[in-house]
Amino acid sequence: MSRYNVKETEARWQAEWERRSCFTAAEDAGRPKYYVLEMFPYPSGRIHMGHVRNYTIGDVIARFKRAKGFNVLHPMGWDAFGLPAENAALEKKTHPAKWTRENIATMRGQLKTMGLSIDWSREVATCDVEYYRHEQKMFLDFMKAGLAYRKESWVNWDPVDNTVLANEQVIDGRGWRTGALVEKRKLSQWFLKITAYADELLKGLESLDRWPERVRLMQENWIGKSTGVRFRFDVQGRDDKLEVFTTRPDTLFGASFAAISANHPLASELAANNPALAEFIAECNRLGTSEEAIETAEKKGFDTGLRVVHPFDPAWTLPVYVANFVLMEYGTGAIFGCPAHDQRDLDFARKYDLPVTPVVIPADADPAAFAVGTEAYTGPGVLKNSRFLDGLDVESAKQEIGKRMESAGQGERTTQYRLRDWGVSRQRYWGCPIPVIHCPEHGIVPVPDDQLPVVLPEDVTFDKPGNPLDHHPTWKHTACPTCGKPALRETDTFDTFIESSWYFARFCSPHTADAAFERKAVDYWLPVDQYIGGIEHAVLHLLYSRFWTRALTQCGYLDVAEPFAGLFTQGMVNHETYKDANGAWLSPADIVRNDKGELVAADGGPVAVGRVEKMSKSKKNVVDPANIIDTYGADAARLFMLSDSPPERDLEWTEAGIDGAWRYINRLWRMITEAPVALPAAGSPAPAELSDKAQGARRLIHKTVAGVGEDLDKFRFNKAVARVRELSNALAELDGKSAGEAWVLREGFEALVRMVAPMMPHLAEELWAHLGHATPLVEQPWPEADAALATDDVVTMAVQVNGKLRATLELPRDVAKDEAERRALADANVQKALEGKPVRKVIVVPNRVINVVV
RNA sequence: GCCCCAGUGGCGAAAUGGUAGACGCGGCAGACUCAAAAUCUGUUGCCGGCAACGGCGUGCUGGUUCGAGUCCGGCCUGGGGCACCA
Repeated sequence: MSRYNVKETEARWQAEWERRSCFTAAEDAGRPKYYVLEMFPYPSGRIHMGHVRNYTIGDVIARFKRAKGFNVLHPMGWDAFGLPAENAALEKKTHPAKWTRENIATMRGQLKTMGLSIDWSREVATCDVEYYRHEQKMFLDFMKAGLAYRKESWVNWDPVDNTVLANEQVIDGRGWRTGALVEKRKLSQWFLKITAYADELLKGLESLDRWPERVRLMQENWIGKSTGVRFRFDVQGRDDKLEVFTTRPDTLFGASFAAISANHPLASELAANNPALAEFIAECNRLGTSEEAIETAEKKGFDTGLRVVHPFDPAWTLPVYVANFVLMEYGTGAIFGCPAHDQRDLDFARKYDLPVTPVVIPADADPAAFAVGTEAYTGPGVLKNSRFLDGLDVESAKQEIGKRMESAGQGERTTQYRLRDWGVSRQRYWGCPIPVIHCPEHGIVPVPDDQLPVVLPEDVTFDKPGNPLDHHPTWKHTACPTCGKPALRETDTFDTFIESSWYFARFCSPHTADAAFERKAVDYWLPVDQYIGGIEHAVLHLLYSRFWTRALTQCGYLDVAEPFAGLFTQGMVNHETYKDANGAWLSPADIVRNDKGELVAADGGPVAVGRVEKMSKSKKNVVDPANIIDTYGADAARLFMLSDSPPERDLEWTEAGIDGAWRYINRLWRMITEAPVALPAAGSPAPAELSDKAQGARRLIHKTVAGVGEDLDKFRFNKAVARVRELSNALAELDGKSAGEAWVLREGFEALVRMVAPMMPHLAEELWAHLGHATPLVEQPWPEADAALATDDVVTMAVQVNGKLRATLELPRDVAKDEAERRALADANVQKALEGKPVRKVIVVPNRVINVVV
């Protein structure tokens, strides 16, 4: 029995593809283009199973589309700026640039062993000045277009390290390194006006018909368009007013309090003379800036003692609280609370003993008896206890009160978005410098074109906390471009979401020096036809890219409506978790099976098997793809990634699964290289006569070709693999002793090999060569199914009595309904189930089912 | 807390509103072998039955329908996101 030599074979074909430049893409007006892109990796050190899954899926699509005649662009690059590089600098004393570039080199090598059909000549790394210089120019153009502006906003501040913290660096309100209670600080920062495109980004979702519905829904909710009323309360004893926004103006007569954000100007003003309030605000600020922390915290309020006057009753006043759940970023940073019809307001009212007056009565409730207990009523109904609104439904009441406020000049009906402008300033080193200069005289001055790019200096130190750019002895000192006097560079860098907001365009002409990309290249390649990545990017990255594309269009860089015409979001790769006797996490590599078949630690100690969870360093449940590829080869790893689980769902990595993939590879190898008979030459004509068995196998070949093509189009890789296995099982039944069977074996083997090529490209090439072909499979077109052979002329129909299966019948395809009905009623089992009862109705679904209703 | 998604045999899963469990893993039985591994063959949702066959069965619960894993309502559990992780 010959053995398939994976290592030698995979390396040889990878070299051959490279030698032939099989995957180098060029614009070609004569062929339809297809741009396949997987989300580019952050160079964290080594590739992980998530990458293997992502790039396997993308490569299957790229190879499949190439075989279907498309001019495919399939590039790869590195999302190379970011926080981990700076953490590595602190922990391992390596420079972020060195760390990043070494990681890129390692990961590039690892990716190449996967045998991906990537055009490596287009590789980019976003930390290279040749890349990020272009986004400096884009930013300056956005400034000119009014899409970039500065405003004060909050950051997490670690008072011990004197450093700005990312949300993930705040753990339970404390800095991750120092353990100090985090404070919020206000800094002047750059923002991009994504809200200017809120409506367009919302409308554009409708055109994205090849995006998952759930991603469009999440984006829609994120943008959060809502209509409501913005109005002003008079504040008792003061001249100023308190402006609030509400989506439920109809419930205004059920109001029992007003609440403002801890960061509302009024709160700050009152706190100046109220130490208790100041302490409450400080407590709110210790929650950090993340919405999650704020929303999950216990709802608390502080009565300011101020009262606001009800807009429709000068005698009616409401207390004003500072509340920890009111966000300054949304609406006006102030609300009114109607406890009966909002759960959060109700919880708050119960806690502070505020009145709860129902003003909307559900249609089926008794108006006199309707009361609200612990659950707010948020459904439709009729207004009550609401003076001029009484008797109106919720919608009419909203309109009526809006109109009255507008005519009284107290407020106006408006549209509000949840979406906030995109803050892009980061007080960090490892990022693209923001190209502006601060002049004492001229304020903010953009760096002039001829002084671009602003290069990130590499001679920095990490011995002090804070941003090394700020500590650099000379870098920030420069001359004002306007007056030439000493001025300071901005030391903040860009959010790394900026790099990933346009890399797909850079890939179209990655080596253009004087521009971000060539117009004719982006006009040809964009939009990306199929984008593939994790669901975790459903909102931020994808929304920012959609915005950036529009901003680039506005500034004349390109003309594309949407960057990603098709999107596929794959699931995570999970693994069992293990703990030793002391409760410490154990890596799968440290686990063995003892002679009793139990899982034990390498030292023989007991192992507790935990839940299946996302592979993560912290839980040590990681399997290194490099080891897998080294042992089983890239094809086995790829096959396993595609086999069992549908790609959008989470996949559990198991030893048994990779073994199964490995076994199948060897099975295919043996089946074809040790075929039972000499096969007829490739391309010989079909014999005139085929045995029933051979003809049946032939039908299955064509059915499989048709099915696999459809499955790959629809990302049903697991089904495609199942079909391919089914066909190989059937072909294994043929002994090839008759001329007909031998011919069908040749047809079947060739079809099999061509169909598995996108999934297991190395094995497929090797077998294709073995079948006697001189030109590589990568240059072959996708096989075509004979439609006549791919459809059966006999179908199995189910016969039900009252919806219960009682028999199945073999009937000619598309048999007449009355004939099907006659045959069904003639069946003995059906007659038995009818028990002599009269037939009321017979439903015949062609080629599927016959349901007899009694 | 809010938004989104998922839940089917021992396990991964399949199933345009129409035969639930294709394909694979594991198990069991057998072939080959001195033996084992590898490989091959058969079998395998659960309960009852020698069998034919019957009953039950898609997280829980209620509904729509001739017919529901699939559609609708309410729950439970797990996962993703929440604007400075990427």
